[in-house]
Amino acid sequence: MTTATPARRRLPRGEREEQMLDAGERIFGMRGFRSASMDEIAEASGITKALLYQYFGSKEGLYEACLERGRARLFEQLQAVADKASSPLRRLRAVVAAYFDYIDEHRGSAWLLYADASMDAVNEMRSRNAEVLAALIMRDVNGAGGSVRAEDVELLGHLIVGSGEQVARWWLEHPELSKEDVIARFHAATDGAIAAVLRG
Amino acid sequence: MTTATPARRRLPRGEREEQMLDAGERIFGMRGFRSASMDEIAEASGITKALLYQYFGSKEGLYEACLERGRARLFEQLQAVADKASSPLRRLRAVVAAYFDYIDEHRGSAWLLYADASMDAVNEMRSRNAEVLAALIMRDVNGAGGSVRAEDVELLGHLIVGSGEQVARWWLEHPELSKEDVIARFHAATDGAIAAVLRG
Amino acid sequence: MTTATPARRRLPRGEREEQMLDAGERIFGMRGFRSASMDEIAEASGITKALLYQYFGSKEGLYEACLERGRARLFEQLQAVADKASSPLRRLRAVVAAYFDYIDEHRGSAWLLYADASMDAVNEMRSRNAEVLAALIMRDVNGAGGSVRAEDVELLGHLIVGSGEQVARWWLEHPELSKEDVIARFHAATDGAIAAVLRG
Amino acid sequence: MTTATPARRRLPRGEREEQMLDAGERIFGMRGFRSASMDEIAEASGITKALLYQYFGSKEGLYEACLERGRARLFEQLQAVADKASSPLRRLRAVVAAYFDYIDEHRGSAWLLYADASMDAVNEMRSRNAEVLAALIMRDVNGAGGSVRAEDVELLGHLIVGSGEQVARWWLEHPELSKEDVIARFHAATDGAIAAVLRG
DNA sequence: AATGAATGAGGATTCATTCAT
DNA sequence: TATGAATGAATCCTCATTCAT
Repeated sequence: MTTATPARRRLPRGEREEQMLDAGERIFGMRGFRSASMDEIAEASGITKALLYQYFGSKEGLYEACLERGRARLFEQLQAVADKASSPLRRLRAVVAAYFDYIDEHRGSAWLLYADASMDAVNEMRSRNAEVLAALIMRDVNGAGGSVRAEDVELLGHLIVGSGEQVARWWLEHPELSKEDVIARFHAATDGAIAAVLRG
Repeated sequence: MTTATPARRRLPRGEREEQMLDAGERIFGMRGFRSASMDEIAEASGITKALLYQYFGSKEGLYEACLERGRARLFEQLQAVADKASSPLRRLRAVVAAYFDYIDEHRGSAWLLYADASMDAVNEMRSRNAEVLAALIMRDVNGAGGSVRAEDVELLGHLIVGSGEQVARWWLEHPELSKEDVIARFHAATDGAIAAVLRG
Repeated sequence: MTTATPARRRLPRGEREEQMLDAGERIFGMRGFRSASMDEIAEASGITKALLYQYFGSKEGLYEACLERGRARLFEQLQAVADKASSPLRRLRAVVAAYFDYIDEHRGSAWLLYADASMDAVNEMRSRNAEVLAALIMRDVNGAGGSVRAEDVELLGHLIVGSGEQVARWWLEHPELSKEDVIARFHAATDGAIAAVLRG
Repeated sequence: MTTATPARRRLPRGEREEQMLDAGERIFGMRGFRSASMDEIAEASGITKALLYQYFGSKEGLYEACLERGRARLFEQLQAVADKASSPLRRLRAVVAAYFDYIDEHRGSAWLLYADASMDAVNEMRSRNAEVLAALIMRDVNGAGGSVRAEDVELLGHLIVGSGEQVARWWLEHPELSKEDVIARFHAATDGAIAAVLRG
């Protein structure tokens, strides 16, 4: 008679966290940061708001945790692909392809990659992503014996992040376009842009 | 002293509207859509909330009006520049340069170009911009006697919109970079990307 | 160029008033007193709110004017019928029949007869109606040489008003019931009730 | 002095609900649905508006809950009386008497019986009440071996509801009239009406 | 670990009403 | 007679957050 409550009680921390992050991802994705309510997220997680606060401290905290988990998920994939690349030249291409694969597979939570532009957390993520790409390019160039100005590469990083985001957004709204085609065009564009900028 | 009352009474509709849009642009820019409050905007406009609603119907309505006025302002400039271009080949370059000029001159209201990603109005604006750019490219190509697939050009439109947005965002946070340098790199990148995509 | 405004300008007072009352009747009927807005009524009248205030002073004023016009319309009909009745005994029957006729013909504005119970104006109207009915009964009884207690007759007035209202409301929602049947039953009930009460 | 804080904290749901309904009944009764404000009701309940919404969802929700509790209270009494009636013939009389007793005892919250006519909830309540009365009459008639048309009985239900409401309203404004007298007249009227209608 | 009760602050929106023209 | 600009005061409702248990 004492512990006869629902059954969803007493989960280990890790599992509960995943539940909450799943719910957060879904609701934030549907509504955006400000429009999403902790109430709705709590309900979707099957727990009470109070627990949400115990785990993540604040709405912002939860949002960042969702964002970070999403980003980690993507970058693990990208990293794996990059590491497997046989030649430095193919690395970027592989990464770009993997990026679109990810978008394709996670259409529902793609928002994680380019959510509320007004939130600092998102812009920070964009910058980190740009830096990762810049490093990749840099490595390739250096590997090829060349040398470039750091800011050129940085600009390219941001350029690719921005264009990838918008092209992906466009593609998501045009599901009739084949992924291969989009990727091929994007490869070409990226290669062209990089070559042109590095050339000087 | 009798008629010295703030003088804010009885303005013709057009003028009042302008005041409100100015305030809206400022406040929405500082806080983002959801965080901005109609109260604050009204105060900044020097009138009451009620009038704001009489003129724009809703917060969304006001936001869209701000967005649209900003967009119009930019595109008038771009259009003027494009029309003046001596050769089709220089048109896009001129437009890109004008874009960065605009960003530079309107640092305060640059948010209009890449505001709350979650708002439909913003994504629609992005698409319209992409289409304008695509049309520009298309005209150049056709003018040069070439021929291309519509979706290639469309992809390029989105690619440029996305990269321009992110590169501008990055540049705004790095004021030490000279505008000319950024523009030159962006030109190179854009040219490279376009050439590469159209080639293949 | 000077007086080129729409055309709806400068109507004689009477006509304008009718327009406004028509609109008021319609909107108050649809929304109820508090939910109806002067804005909507003004728009429906084809004029500005300010004019509404010039004519009726306040929302309450307008409401009462609508109510009163509606009541007058009904009672004119009832009076005419009552006056034509050949014998005192038939007077009430004729009035009841005329009441249901009115309801039938004015289904759209029947609310005027039993609107917002919470408004004083409505309860006052009910009482006036009850008194009119009581007087009618009294006249019949006296005409027939009988004599009764005033409060008995008054109670009967209210009883008939209340039952007429609710039966009419019910009938409006059951249009499949023939008016003749409803009237016949109501006659019977009324006669039965009156006879029983007067008997003692 | 430490725990002396209003003591209003941490009540079990049931108790709090009761408090809120009491306050709602009082305020809605004084002001009518639209004029009553949730703020005032919250204050009268000794809690915050937010809790009111947590418990009842909306102003309408609270209103309906008040209405329903009032109706339940009355009908429990009526039911008890009806069940105790020794003969079917006395049932209706007992119920009518109990109705006026209730009005008398709850003068303060009598509005529950004839509140804002414009609200759907109120008209629904009226219909339910009419049906209960119709069932009562039907049972008596059948019990007596008679047989009648369903719609005649239904009409009688509505007729009694409407007349009871208006007569009660009238009586509340004439406290000098003895309850017994009013009831006696109402009995007579009701009996007369029923007999007349059923007769044909 | 988890809950249910409770709040304070604010936010969008609506409205009756006035006044200068 | 008729308008359009303008307001002040409410009103409903939502939310992030806390706390006792």
